[in-house]
Amino acid sequence: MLQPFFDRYNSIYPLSEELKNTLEKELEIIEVPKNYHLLKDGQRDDYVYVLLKGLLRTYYIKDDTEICSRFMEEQHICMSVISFFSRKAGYEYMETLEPSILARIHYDRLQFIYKNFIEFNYTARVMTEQYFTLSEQRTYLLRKHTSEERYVLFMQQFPSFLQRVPLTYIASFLGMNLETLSRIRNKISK
Amino acid sequence: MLQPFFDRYNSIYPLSEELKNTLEKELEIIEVPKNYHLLKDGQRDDYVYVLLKGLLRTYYIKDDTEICSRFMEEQHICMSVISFFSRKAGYEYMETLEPSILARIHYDRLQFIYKNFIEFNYTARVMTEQYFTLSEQRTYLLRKHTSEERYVLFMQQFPSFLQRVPLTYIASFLGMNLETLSRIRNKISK
DNA sequence: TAAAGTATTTGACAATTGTCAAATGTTACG
DNA sequence: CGTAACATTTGACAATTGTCAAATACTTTA
Repeated sequence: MLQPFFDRYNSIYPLSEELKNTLEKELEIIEVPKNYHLLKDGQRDDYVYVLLKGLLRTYYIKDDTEICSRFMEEQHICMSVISFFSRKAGYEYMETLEPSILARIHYDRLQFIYKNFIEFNYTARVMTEQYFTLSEQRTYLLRKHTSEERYVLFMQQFPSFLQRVPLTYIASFLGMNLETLSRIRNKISK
Repeated sequence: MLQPFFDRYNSIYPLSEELKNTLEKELEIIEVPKNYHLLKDGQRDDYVYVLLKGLLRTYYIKDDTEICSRFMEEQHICMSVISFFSRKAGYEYMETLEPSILARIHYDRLQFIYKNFIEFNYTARVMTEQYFTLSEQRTYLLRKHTSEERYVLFMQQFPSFLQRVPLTYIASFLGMNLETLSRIRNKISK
């Protein structure tokens, strides 16, 4: 089940047998239903997840309204970035949008591996760079584009989410409300 | 001149003499005037910089208008994230807003160090995590907040830029136009 | 220090997007 | 198969922000 993840890992920096065994031992597989909360507002995120099957979103609440900040699909590494890296309670929720299977590792165990398998940092650095790049692409979407442009960019950059994620969530991700998105879709389809 | 940077570095993971010497040898110090472009639209960013003195911004052009995406001050590591990490030409400009002194290293030399000083990846991983966190905080600003809220958050999160950066740039960073920002400042000061 | 250049503020009006209410469409399940 | 629950669309109107033009304030330099 973890093999695709190890393959990706190995393509960045050779993964030794010993490290692979350690990761297999430390990664805990959990299976959760749809709409299950892996993290809530005010909690510190102590785990990083590999999403093996399913779909996740992160969101936060502003004026009693949910604002989606990210969608994550299979083979992706998932966490609440600010909370996990800064070791503080955050404002983000992390929730499954489909029944999901995840591998997770606790922050402390991860640090143990970083210290004892120094080459593990090479791969982690590269992966962090990749997710940082993705994050900047999401942010670019939000800046100074019209509602319609944001939706078009979203379709281009993240076509797979369009099929799996309800419109309300996409609308809040794109910084507009559901009705506006609906009108834009209507306009574009003509 | 590089000592504060090395100190910061050393506090994350011990910096060996050999690595320190290598970094000192590889880092090239450049001194540039105000409004100097380190990177332009359509170019690939081949350097990562440490800003020793001065002030930078990154921006891009949308419909003939400049949109600031980031401000960077002393001791910070500066690059065009998407271009530098993905090795592709990007859309971003990187420009000094004050006369500046920077240390820079070429992408290829950096990779050389990553491969030959494997512990260098530990520090780089942690630093990438820190900048990723900062980037997510900037993005949080942009999502579903009113113009006034965005400005207040900016004042709280990045007070030092308020003194050094012209309002036009701050306005475009916050996704509003200059006149709107001016009215908000007026309203708040009452 | 005066003049030119740049930065910020103000006003009037237009365009875009949000809000609320209701209608319609779709899905899941007893 | 019908009903409830949920998702999406549509309409009327309000609020926010943008645009353009002009006035004022601040900086730089000859």
